[in-house]
Amino acid sequence: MLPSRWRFGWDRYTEVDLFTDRDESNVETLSQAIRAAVSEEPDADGSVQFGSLQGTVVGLRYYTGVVNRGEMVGLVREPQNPYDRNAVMVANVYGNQVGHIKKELAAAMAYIMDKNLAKVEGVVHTGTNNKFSMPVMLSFWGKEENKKAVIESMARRGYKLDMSGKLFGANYKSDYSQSARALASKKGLTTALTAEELKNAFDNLFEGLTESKDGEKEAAKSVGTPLLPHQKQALSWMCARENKSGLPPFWEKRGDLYYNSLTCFSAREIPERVRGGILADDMGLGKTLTTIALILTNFHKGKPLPVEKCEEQSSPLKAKSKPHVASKQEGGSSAGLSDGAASLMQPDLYKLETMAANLSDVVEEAVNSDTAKSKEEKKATKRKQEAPVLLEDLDFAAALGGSAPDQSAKKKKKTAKKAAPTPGVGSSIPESAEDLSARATLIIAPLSVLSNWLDQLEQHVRPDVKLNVYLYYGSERNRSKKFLSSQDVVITTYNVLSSDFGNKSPLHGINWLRVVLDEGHIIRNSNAKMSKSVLDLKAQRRWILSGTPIQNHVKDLWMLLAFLRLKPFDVKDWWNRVIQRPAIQGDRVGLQNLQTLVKCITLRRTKSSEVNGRPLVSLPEKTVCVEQVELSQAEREEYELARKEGRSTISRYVAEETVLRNYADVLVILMKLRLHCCHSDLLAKITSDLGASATPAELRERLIEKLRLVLASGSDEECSVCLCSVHLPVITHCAHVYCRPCIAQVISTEQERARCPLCRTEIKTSELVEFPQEEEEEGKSVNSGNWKKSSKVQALMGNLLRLRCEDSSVKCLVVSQFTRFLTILESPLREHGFSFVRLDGTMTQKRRTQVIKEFQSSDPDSPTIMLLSLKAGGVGLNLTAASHVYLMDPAWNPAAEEQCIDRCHRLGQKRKVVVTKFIVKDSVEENMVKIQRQKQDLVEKAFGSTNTDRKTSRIDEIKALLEL
DNA sequence: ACCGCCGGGTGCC
DNA sequence: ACCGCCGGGTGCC
Repeated sequence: MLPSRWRFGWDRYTEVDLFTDRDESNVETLSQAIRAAVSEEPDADGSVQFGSLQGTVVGLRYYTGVVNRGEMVGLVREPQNPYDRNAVMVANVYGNQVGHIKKELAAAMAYIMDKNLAKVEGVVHTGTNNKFSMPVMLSFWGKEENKKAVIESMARRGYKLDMSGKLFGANYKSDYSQSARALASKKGLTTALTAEELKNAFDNLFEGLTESKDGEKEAAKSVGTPLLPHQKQALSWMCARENKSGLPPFWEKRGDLYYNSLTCFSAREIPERVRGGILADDMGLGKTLTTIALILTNFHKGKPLPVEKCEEQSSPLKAKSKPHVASKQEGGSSAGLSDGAASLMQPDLYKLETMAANLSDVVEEAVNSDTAKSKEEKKATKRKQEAPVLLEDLDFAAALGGSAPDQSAKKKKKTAKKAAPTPGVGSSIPESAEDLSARATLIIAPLSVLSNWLDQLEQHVRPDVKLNVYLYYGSERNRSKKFLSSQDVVITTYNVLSSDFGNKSPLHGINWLRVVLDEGHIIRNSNAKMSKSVLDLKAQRRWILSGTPIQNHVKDLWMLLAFLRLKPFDVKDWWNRVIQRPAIQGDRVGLQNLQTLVKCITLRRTKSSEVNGRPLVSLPEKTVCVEQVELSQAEREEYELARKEGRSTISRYVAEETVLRNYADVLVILMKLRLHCCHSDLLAKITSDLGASATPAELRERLIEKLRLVLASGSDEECSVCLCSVHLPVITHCAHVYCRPCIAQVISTEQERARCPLCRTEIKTSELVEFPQEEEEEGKSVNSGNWKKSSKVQALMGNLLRLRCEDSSVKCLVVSQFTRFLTILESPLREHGFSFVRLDGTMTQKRRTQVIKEFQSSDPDSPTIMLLSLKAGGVGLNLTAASHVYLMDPAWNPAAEEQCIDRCHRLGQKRKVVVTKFIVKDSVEENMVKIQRQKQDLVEKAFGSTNTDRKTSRIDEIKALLEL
């Protein structure tokens, strides 16, 4: 059940060792192990509570993990436990073991947990009156279908699940705290949010994060480009996030202790701060420049990065020497003993915490004089061996102004480890004790923006400054750790990083000063290798740059928090329990918490944000106009024919209630109509898509490839219908090649019962695949002149010609979702002597860069038109040379259009931007536009909903589109 | 003395 | 654990 890497020694001393720091070993922290154990579980979204049960945690005196009243605890199966293979371990939020579930109950739980019938969550809310055991409220969560089995299984062993107070069950907590108010709402004392409010809450999650109390910061001299005010603010904020040691969200200081108001966990040491965050500014506001400025401005101790040719003081670059502070005394227990505190719970929290602190002192002594002394001594000895290194670091930290060094050395050491359980080998330098030898910043970016980083570095770093930048890409890349870690900046892609991962990756062996994830939302799937490889990087500071931090679901946020190591939410269980589930269920306080969390670590401004009453950036005006296109009579006839056909098909699906099953078909019908609006040539080719309902695109690709192979094989393939060499080849889904007219004949004679002449598989006209347009046209377009007009093409050409007369220097983006439409457009453009380039998803990175450079050039002979596929290149492209945008066809997702427009309507744009949307009158396109706004809403409503829900809402949409 | 009773040692899983 | 349990010491009251 548990992953094989769950490997501690079960000797109790070794176990303790887990939490002390075996510096160079492979031992993982418990919280990592927990993370690993839960990572494969389904999301908590769909689970319901089965009931709750009071249980007992025993063996408290053997472990150092402390629990406050009201604190959540984690329950982890321990099948390898030599004393009892049913063992269930109890751990606090930091992953420190607190004890075990009493064996009889553990036996009952083990069955359920191992079978994955339920997840069990614990809250310690009543305190204890002894040092050996304490009660814990357990709540069982799982899929509805397992509920009965769980309840019965527990009942068989004499445990009855309590169903009262089900909604949030064991999540409830003590009074007095902030979380108590959360509790109140969970108990229904405040209302849950309506769906509408919930939607708005998510919408606004990343809004209103603009206020930056950090003022502005000037960039280091080595930054050649003067920063705009909002960029200085961002820089100031980023520096502060990297340098300031404020408390992370939900932590507060209470007396001598640091207390997490959500999980009720408390620690004596200041919780590890997150050095970094999310810069979620809109695209075009200069996230790249700001990041470059950060790299150059904020090296160790807030000093600028020492660079060659800069006459500034040389920062203690490689200075490994650390102040040596005498070691503190050994021994003493680290048991904070808040179980004692809990039994004394009083309304006066401050007093309480003070008492707890004093109590624990007393107990430390008591423990030392305990009969278990010999064991204590063993532990102490064991620790002593490893102590010096860590103590040095810790006291060093204290010397730097960290936490007050008033605890016992042992305690400090352990907590240091807890506070910084950086995964992997040798990564356990407490982050509070800055490792001044780290120099390099690692930037990970999608391939499409790599060149952008290089350009911008070149552009913004002063020419007389030598910044060592290394592009870790390509087969010849230098894999020397020594070399890489001595760079100032190393740039690589997510793909390179993940393909290196697990394969002696040099990038994972380096202590980075900083890791920056560009377009960080890319790593939202936590199961992806890419994400895992990113999580395993060792760094002092971590940043996520993203224009769109949440794209579809709140759960996407988890990965970002895990990357930033925002404790305790880097363990998915805690995230689910404390944030995600309450938020999704519309719990008001849960949402507030989520918002607070996001607010603490995110800076986001939009183009329309204002700072001190002035707009953040002043971009040239943008006008969007819709140009209606009338279809010619012939086009209209074809369109109406297709629409009628589509309508009847979809009506049938609706009547049969099989729309969902035939969803792919439905989309194809709509696609056909949309293509009709553009150019009828697109359509003849798409018919082959209809009916390939499984994975049409894939299947099609495969068949096309097959067809190509058959024809290219040279053997003059003959059609088994006419027995002549194939003319107008098509391939069936069963992968046999015929002449289109021949097989069409077969199908039309046999009608519904048509079968492949070769293999007797059922075939349909709609399933015949032929070469896509481009391939056939390759030869054709050379001596073209015979391209067919379409109303939309003519509308575009009219615009382009008029524009060229008015001002021949204006450059345009011509955007379509259909690359084959772009191909069709090439002919008239060529015919009218336009110089154009093309950018679509099929092009190599190298070619793209080249094309963009060509287009952006101010050379009078440079191309004036770019044919752009809507999805090409993703975000980050800079096409500011263009000031006119022609959107040839409406997109399902209006945001995609916006993004595309933003490629030219962004920083650096000098002209007014004019956007023209071509919409065919009385067509599916018009309805699409009508629906676009609603559609946006639907997507957002689908935040917490299932895929089916989303599709269901789209069915309504589809009906509307076809006016059903 | 093959019991009861007393009191020290001991204690998670 | 101011418990329960175990096992050794002990043995009228």
